[in-house]
Amino acid sequence: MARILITSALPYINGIKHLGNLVGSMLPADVYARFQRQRGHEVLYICATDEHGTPAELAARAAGQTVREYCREQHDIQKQAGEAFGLSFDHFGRSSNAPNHRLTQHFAKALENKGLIEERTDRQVYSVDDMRFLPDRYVEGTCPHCDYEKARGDQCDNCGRLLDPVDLKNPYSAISGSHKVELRETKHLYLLQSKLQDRIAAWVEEKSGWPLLTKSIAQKWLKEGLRDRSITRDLQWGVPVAYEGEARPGFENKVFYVWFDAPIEYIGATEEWALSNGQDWESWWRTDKGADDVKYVQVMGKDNVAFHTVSFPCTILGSEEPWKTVDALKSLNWLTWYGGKFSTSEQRGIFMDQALEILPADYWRWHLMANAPESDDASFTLEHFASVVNKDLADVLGNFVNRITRFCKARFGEEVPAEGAYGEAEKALIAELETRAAAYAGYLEEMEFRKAFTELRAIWVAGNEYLQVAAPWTAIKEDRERAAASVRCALNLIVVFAALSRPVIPFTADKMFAIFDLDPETAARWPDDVGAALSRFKGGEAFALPEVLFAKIEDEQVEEWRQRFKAQ
RNA sequence: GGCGGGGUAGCUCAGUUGGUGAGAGCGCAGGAUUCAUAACCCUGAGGUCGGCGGUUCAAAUCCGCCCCCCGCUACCA
Repeated sequence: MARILITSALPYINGIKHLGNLVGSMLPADVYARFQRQRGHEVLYICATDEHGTPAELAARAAGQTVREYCREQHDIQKQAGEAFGLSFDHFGRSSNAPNHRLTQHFAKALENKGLIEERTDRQVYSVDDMRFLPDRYVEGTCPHCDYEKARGDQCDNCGRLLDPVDLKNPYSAISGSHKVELRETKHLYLLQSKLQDRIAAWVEEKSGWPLLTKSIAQKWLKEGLRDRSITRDLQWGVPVAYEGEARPGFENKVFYVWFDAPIEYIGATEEWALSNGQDWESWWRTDKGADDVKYVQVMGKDNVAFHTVSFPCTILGSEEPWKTVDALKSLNWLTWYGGKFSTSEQRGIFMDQALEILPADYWRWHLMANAPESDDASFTLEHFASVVNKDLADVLGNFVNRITRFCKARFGEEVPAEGAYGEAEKALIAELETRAAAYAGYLEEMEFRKAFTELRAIWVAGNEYLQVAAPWTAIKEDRERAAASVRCALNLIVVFAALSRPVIPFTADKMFAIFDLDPETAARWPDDVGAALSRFKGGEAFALPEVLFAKIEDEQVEEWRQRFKAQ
């Protein structure tokens, strides 16, 4: 039994997440966590809301709430949405909680002790009316190159050039529109990443198992050379720049930069979990306290890779303390909404709560994972979604369960028939399933999700093919024992399908177990020996005819949703 | 602009240490079947592998140039 620590990129606090966010980190991590639990491993799956930073403060202001209230409310909403989607977090924490404050301040101190922190004075744009410093992108003005009037301080959307907010003509605050903006000096702490270049490069080099996307992004940053990075901000909401309750002189009104504290919350959330469950968090994170044998897996969208392969490792390795670092890093591309962007700020696409108003979680989980954006961005369309759900879930899996349970009830009654023995057809089925189940498990182990679920679908198809060959509805006319044996095999198959499918469609898998009144937790143990699993029921076990597992999506529904979600 | 990822059948995607007639699912056409959610099963049609040029006996795969989509570019997260 292995110990596996899994974290998915922390969803930002400003509103409920859309399907793109879901499939970009939390859902694949959940599928992997569920798979490894079923295999009997000790899994700890940790996530949390990422609550600090300028967007959170602005969103709170827009909502007419204090940032504290806003974050508490939004955290609860996201937590609830995650549960409704079946995300099996062992803990869903908050980056604003006490353990993260303590740990963030601890890391800053440790880095300073190693000579990796320096105070520097910056000049930044300050908005007098907003009473705050403005990050580059919150300063707008006229582009000095193309005269576009709504250029952002970091980049002009019209001509695409990178800008410095100081160069904008007629600058104003994007928050209030006020033109009373000026340059002011402000002091910040810098993390001297340049000193860590070689250590990070060597660490990345030894990570042979990272996928192409992950590794090339890391190497690109290293190739350009790590630059020192400011890790504090002039904001109210965040981790105070303090240590053991003492504010750092000159930093009384500053907090750590959200990107400094957010990854530390992986550890912080583990401590939150430990505190509320009477567990030990250090055995998961400190290699001197038992974390040496932990396999640590991170899952995230491609935009996050640099922070996890370079920035966060700077924090961890720079401390020179025995922290656990990431082993496997799964990165995904974007899911797009009809080829365009899902957008939280513009409310474009389908969001987690809306999705569940329409259909149960498993419909979404299957489609998203079977078509996960692994090699490239993938387009989500309602039409494709409906087609995948109808074909894979309703026709192939759902119909298999329906047809055999109904047939059995009609001809043998509501219990598994005991007569007859398995023959050539069953032998061939078992051989195919053993091959496919092994391939499937291998792909899940590698987190190659599309390939895994192509294989799982083929496993379901094999069930239908078997029925076609065994044809108990024909056999029963002259050989009742033969028919009974194949019905028994097919009913056993339902349980095997449920176990294999549970990582991705847990709610449905449990319905399948319920047909036979099985306890999901024990019945879902991974069927390493398919042949043995197909002999679980010997005959005489009662079952209950199930409801249809998946309703088909009708064209009218697709049309209605197209209207509701403004599909192009 | 720089760096990285991607461009393969109508759609969504596999396939690149160069080499057995380029694959899967969906969709489409035909067949078989009737246990089942007009479901399942079988067969078939369909592609100048983004473009041009090069290396090679041989290129989707290697090299060069170009076009298109996406990400990052360190003060959004």
